[in-house]
Amino acid sequence: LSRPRALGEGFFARSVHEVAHDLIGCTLLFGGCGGVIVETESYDRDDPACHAFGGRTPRNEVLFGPPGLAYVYISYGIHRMLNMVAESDGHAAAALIRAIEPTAGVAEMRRRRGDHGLGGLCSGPGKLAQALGVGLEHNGASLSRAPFRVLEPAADWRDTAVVAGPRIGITRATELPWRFSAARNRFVSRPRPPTAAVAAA
DNA sequence: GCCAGGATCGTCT
DNA sequence: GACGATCCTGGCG
Repeated sequence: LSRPRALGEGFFARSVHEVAHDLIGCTLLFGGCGGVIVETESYDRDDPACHAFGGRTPRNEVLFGPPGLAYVYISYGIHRMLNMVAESDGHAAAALIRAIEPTAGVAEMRRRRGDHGLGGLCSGPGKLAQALGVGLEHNGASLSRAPFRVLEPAADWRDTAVVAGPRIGITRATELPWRFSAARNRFVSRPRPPTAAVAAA
């Protein structure tokens, strides 16, 4: 039996859509907290909804850097969003982590988020960043160094079915099916519409 | 259960 | 000065 291994830079150095798809079932750890990634979205440089679409700025420069870094930014002045930079160095793209199934450090995450059951603890990008304790200070940090760890899927998540559908909370390019979620469909932010089944992770 | 509205602030025009 | 890759609450059935 082999313990799940950490994803290397090679995992992230390819199509951001493949990366976002294949992240489903992987384990994200941040310090002692984390869980299984069950929902992601991909944002590519030629995509009007991508922060890099309008060109390079101080905020989005991490997107243009090497793959395997964390891109963190503030949404609506309140919520922190955790992304994983993909594609080659210089090609701006990232996968937004939208939800995880909590498995590690649940008590600590619950303390950060207040009185919540497992279901609402990490079921949304803002929620999961708050639960993990991810902040702007982690923008540009390597996902393969502490406090981050990203592990390949454990046995019960290997080859799990993935569904794709339209992305959420954006106003442009809303028709593109670049939201991925686990077909088993627990702990995701929107249990609803996944429209199309795609190949297994 | 569904939907409307408010909170709150960094970033770019 | 406007606008979000969101979340929570409260009102209404």
